[in-house]
Amino acid sequence: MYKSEKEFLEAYNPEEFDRLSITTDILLLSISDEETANYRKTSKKHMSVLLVKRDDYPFKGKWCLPGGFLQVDEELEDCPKRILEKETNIKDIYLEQLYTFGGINRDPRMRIVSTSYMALVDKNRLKDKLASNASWFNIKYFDEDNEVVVVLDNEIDTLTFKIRKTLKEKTTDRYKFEIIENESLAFDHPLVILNGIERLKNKVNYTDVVFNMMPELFTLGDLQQVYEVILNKKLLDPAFRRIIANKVEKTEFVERGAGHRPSVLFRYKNNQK
Amino acid sequence: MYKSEKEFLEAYNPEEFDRLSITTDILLLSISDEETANYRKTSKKHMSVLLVKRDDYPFKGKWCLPGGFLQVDEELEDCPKRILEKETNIKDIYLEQLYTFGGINRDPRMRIVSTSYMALVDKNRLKDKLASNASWFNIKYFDEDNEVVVVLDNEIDTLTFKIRKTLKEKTTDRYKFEIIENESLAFDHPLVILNGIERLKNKVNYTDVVFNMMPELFTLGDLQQVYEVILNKKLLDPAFRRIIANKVEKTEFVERGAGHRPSVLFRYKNNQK
DNA sequence: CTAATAGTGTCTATTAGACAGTATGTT
DNA sequence: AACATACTGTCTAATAGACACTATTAG
Repeated sequence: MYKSEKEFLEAYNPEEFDRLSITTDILLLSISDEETANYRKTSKKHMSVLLVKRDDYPFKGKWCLPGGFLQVDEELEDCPKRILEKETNIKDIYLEQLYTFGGINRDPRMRIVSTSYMALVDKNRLKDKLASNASWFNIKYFDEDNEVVVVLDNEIDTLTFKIRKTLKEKTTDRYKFEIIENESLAFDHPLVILNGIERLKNKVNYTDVVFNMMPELFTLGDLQQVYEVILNKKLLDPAFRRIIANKVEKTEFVERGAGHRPSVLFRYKNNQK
Repeated sequence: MYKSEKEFLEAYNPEEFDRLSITTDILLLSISDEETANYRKTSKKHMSVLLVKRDDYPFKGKWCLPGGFLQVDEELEDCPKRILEKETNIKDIYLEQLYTFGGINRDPRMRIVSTSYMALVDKNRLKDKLASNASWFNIKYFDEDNEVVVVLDNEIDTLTFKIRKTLKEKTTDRYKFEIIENESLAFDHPLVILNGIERLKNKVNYTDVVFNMMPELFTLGDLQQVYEVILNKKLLDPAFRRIIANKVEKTEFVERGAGHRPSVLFRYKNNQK
């Protein structure tokens, strides 16, 4: 039909295809500290997620993950980077592709396929830099056999959603997730959140991702708590210290003034063998 | 501006956005047996991938992964399913989303974002069912520090490509892959192949995915070889048998006629504790 | 002194690695 | 008998889990 690739391309007309768009959604996760009454007790930690309030239709007034349309002249991964920078005003945030959602009616406007990304950050880096429509929500989740309930709250709003999980097939532990209750989160973002939490939970076991959520200097107690929050279980001190021993290095600094034995500050070790 | 979501949606015009399309590419992997001269020796196994020859521009005449455009009224995951069924004429193939590629110039026709999927199958299920433009290629890969060379061959054609890998950041072992040599494979498909191999290599360690590539009944020797091919290293017999012991169950059948002690046939055990 | 966390020593249990041996078919 | 793979026993090394103990601060 065509004599050459050049000829073919000149005759090629994208207008012949149906319209569809691509967006990216960003699940920015961090760790929050909850102040406790007793100054001697260590503060309780939570995972937290950054949400933005929609000031446009659709889902006007609801909360959702930061996201936006991919531009034609923009690399896919530059899209979440651009949005993340807009919301947080900092660069160099850990970013990793999560999953691409492509349900037919996920967006009421038109057919939209969305690639979600997970980003991790130390919240303290963002002090006073957040966009005005953005807010951190603490995450609490209750993972039963075939249902997960997630509660997000930012001390003003509380958002709850419930998701049913059914095993897809028997050889892996991949689940099909369905939103069965969701009043307050826009789009299919509950799925993105769950997906990201699962990913992070797995990843902490065989990588050093956690350190993307830590400040430059930290105590091993803090670090352990972060692992515990992500893994959703208590760890034994000696075991934990053995495991992270060659990921971190001692500094000359200590953290004092907490009503108990001061804690040595560590930093992430770059060239571990 | 708009009084309601309904009003907003009625005024919404998708035509205002630039055109872009979505495709899915499928990396169908399987295991091939290579006949050996000596009838007593067990046949050598390889990973193999299904490629199709392009009979249209662009990349006319080159080999590529099976793939195609997402239709507007089609769930994202139904797209690879549809294509897979077209090429193999069977359903129920293990399918898992791999990664979404969105480089600006990955396709000469227009801006195309592609979500890749990995599929696994026992090749014997496809005997005489393959589409005429499809062919299995054996995979051999050589993984150096910062370069991977992959050689694909189907006994007629041999396709070679080389990829440079550079660590993205220090906390995980995620790499940025760049194609630095590729004569014969269309699009950025070398990246999809590498991505899939990596994924599979990781996944065999903590799931039972391998069994998607096995026939109903198999010997432990065969199973071990499949693990070895995927992991690209020899395993010790007793250790291997310990690990898979509660994933499989003995059957009453044996495989005989191979010039040595017959081997018991096992099957994948469904309800392992 | 007390409450609270920091940090370590050590014993045990489980899992992974290595090697050598025995078993049993086909030609 | 010889070859080739099937399959098992057992010793050792490494890793993970559990518990109990000592250390050190602010108030």
